[in-house]
Amino acid sequence: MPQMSDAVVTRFAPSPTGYLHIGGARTALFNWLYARGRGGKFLLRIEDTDRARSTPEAEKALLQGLSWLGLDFDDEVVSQFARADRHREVALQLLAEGKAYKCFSTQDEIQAFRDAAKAEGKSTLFQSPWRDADPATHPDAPYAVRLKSASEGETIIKDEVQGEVRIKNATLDDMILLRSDGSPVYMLAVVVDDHDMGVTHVIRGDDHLNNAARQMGIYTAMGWALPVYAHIPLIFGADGKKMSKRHGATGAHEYQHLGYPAAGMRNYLARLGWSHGDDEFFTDAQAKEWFDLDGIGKAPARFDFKKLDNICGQHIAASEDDVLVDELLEFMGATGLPALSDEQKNTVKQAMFCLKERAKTFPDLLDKGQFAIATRPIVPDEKSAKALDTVSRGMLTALTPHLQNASWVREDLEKILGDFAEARETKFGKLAGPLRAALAGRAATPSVFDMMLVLGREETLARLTEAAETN
RNA sequence: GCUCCGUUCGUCUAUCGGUUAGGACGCCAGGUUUUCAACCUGGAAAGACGAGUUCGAUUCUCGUACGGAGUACCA
Repeated sequence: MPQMSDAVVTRFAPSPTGYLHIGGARTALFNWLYARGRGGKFLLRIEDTDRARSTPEAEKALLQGLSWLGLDFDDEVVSQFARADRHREVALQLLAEGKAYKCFSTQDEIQAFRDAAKAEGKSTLFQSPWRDADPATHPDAPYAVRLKSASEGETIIKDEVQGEVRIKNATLDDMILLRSDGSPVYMLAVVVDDHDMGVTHVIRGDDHLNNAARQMGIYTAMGWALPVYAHIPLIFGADGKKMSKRHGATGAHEYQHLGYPAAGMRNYLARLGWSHGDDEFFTDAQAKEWFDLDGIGKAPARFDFKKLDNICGQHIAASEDDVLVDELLEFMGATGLPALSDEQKNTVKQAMFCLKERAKTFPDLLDKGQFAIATRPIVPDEKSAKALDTVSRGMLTALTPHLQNASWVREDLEKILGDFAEARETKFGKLAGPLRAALAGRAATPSVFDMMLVLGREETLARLTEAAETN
């Protein structure tokens, strides 16, 4: 009997400093899948406390990226910056309870200490002399508020992905909660926000694994229940190095512009570093049902465009025609391609059955379906123009009457063209080239019969006649 | 430097002490064919290295190598 307290709450908490990175998109996806598969909530928090680097444009890009990927979140977007007073309040409470203290060491002093320690090859861990100082000795100067964390024993992070990670408390410093200007620090903000938002599962990149030990100190000082942690490995480029521009697309929006279907992206990204037995291709419903933290691998995975292509191709092939047309139009709008006329849309939809089996992306779909979008006159490209020599044009002229009264079904068309070829003592293959050139202006197209069926008798004959007449 | 994490075919992964180490992408060969695809059949391809525990290690422990993260009054 699930209770209110059992409800899963996950969150995605990006900084608005750029576009939605593909790695971040995967982190968001994992959180989304985990919550959605358990009837929980998936929240979005914008970590905009760094005013210098945060921009409204970046926040918008983040939202757009998530929206494209279909990762819908619950409740309002939370701005971390807007909650600074609450963060401060917690720090002050800790200070009042003696779980934090005022540190008057200046940044210069600390830096000097660290430099010296480094030069001597000793630990650069700063231990504030003010930790146990008598308040009577406090100077009248700016101070930072530091958490009085345990200096002995060890902190054990029970991580769903990494297992039990033990970190000696002696290697952790007394982290700063409030800067000397009174502003709360990120580490504090994260903990307070996660707690206040009721986050039960923190699924994030493993670059935060070490931070978890520090953050746990705040939870315990406040007497708050710890969330379940799952630190997932980052994704790398094909060469095993951190994803960067030279690996190709790093932003989620770039994949949209490359024409990958969102469902395929979700499938590929979910499968990257996570597995459910041998399942490779799955629907959102299956992913939500299957996704679990213990299926996440510990090693960073490399991004593989070939496999992305393959998975996306399967998703396109498995999609309904009208859904595909809608997505295709959306893609064209997003990339600034000219809009299609209603007639073109309709023809593309009619053609979808023979296009979707062979396309991996929307541009691919558009390319393969070019014959359905093209309008007369069909201008053959260089390659197909060669198939329209005098002899071929003569052939097309001779063929046209045979199609005039044909019943427009595949079986009959096959027979007519087959017989026609036979009568001319040639093979259908010889006929296919010119037909392709006439119908599509291309050398590589879907099946000649499929094109004829999609185009219909009138349009087919018009294109054939035109091609036969052209010089 | 110190702390922490990781390492199975080229890539993503399965395996939860005993397997001919399985699947998928990619690749190669063959088939189908009307071009390009798609599709079908088959094939090559892996436990980083070294110790230890054990009747038996890919699996458990330790070390080495390599890779990564953290070590801020950044987020």
